[in-house]
Amino acid sequence: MSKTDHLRNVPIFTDLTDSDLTKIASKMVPRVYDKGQMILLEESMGETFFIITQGAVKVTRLSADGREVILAILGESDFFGEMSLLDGEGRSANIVANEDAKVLTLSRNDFLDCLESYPKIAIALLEELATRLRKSDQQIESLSLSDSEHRIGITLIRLAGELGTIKQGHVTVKNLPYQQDIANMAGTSRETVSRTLKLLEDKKLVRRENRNLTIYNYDAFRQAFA
Amino acid sequence: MSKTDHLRNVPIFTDLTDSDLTKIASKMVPRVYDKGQMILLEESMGETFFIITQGAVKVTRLSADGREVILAILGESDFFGEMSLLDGEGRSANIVANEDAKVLTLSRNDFLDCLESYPKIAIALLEELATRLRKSDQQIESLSLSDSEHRIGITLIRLAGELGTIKQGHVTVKNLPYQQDIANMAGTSRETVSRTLKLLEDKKLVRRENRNLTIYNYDAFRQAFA
DNA sequence: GTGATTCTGTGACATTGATCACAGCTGGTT
DNA sequence: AACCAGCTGTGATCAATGTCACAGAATCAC
Repeated sequence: MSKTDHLRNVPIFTDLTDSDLTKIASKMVPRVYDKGQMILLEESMGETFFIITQGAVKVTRLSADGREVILAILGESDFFGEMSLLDGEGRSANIVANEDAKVLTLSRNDFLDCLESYPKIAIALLEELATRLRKSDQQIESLSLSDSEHRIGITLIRLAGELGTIKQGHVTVKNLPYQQDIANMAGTSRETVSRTLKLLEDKKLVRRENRNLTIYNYDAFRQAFA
Repeated sequence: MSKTDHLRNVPIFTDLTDSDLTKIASKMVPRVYDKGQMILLEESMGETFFIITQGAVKVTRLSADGREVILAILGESDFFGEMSLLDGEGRSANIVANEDAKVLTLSRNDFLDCLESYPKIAIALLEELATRLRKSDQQIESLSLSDSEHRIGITLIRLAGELGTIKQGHVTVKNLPYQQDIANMAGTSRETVSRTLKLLEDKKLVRRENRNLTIYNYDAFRQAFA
């Protein structure tokens, strides 16, 4: 798949013509990362915009004593790095390749030029940020008000939305993240995730086999936890 | 103060000329709310953009059983209502007047016209949303990783930033919100806030008198908690 | 295939902080 | 001034869940 084809799938670029896409694509530089490799460090200044063309990354923050919060897991056609470019602050999160990953990068100046030249990109980006902000607000609510079972349920819903495939009402997440990662997304401990997954299985809400998890009735599940 | 004067103070409008500001101001409709009055309901569709010209509002989410999370407290020159306008989803938060408040409102169409006509507004808005997203991410981190004392400390820092005045290294927040509201911001209980404020006072980190709270050494305080 | 590494399940225990209960304040109203 | 409503302080209790410890399972590397 060509660079231009990749760009076409990215929400913020969908309104552009082919020739505009090609122009932008010509400025993008591809890069490759191995699983586990750090793509961005918390301390460095933000100078680059990234689009994922293959694989997945996790967006994290680390506490002083090394504990990790996972803010998001991003996959193909998702993008990151825009925050520092927009508000000029340093990076506030780390990005790590969660699997082997390929990305396209755009320099600060080229990115800002895009925004100036194509107001539609700016508006689409506003839309995307609004959606992310909404998700963050939900996350804040659930961390503040829900018990661990509900937070884990909500986390499974997030994972289903990002990584799952729907088939006649039930969703399957292939290659479920490790329990430690689920714990870091849900704001709980690895052991609690282990016990809760078993609990949900006992309640016949989900099924696990190998590294896959199936939510039997997605709508009902969302009803119950969101 | 005229409508135009109010707009000049709003970050997303600062780059505009006076004549542009006047044009926008002419489309804005003023409204007044009493303390405690609901400005926006969670369920209604988002159709209006608001700028606060006087007073303060709180942005909340409510759980099914009536418990409240306070996502933000906004004051003069802050704005809200943009999220639904941008991504077309319904409201995800409630807005309540925290004191008697005056606002200017802009209809959906006029707001979207502004974005199209003045790309600078769109870019300034991107900047603002990026900043808010950053704050939300910090909040998620602290809810996930910090104990109640730290979360309350961080909440005091937020309040100091929004409502406080700095004088030679120490910050005073006049008219500190009620402990219940601080609890709803910090994701903890009212009683824990009461005990923790006393603890911080015993540690000589803050002083309280009347409804005011002073953080003795703001930089050190931030160092310790953020 | 074998061993090493990493992930997962599970019991026991310790601890934080929510909840309940109620007394003491404070500030606004008549 | 006296009252009332709503805010605040504080003790007692207890459940949820973090932490520790370790065994068993799965996966990876050679």
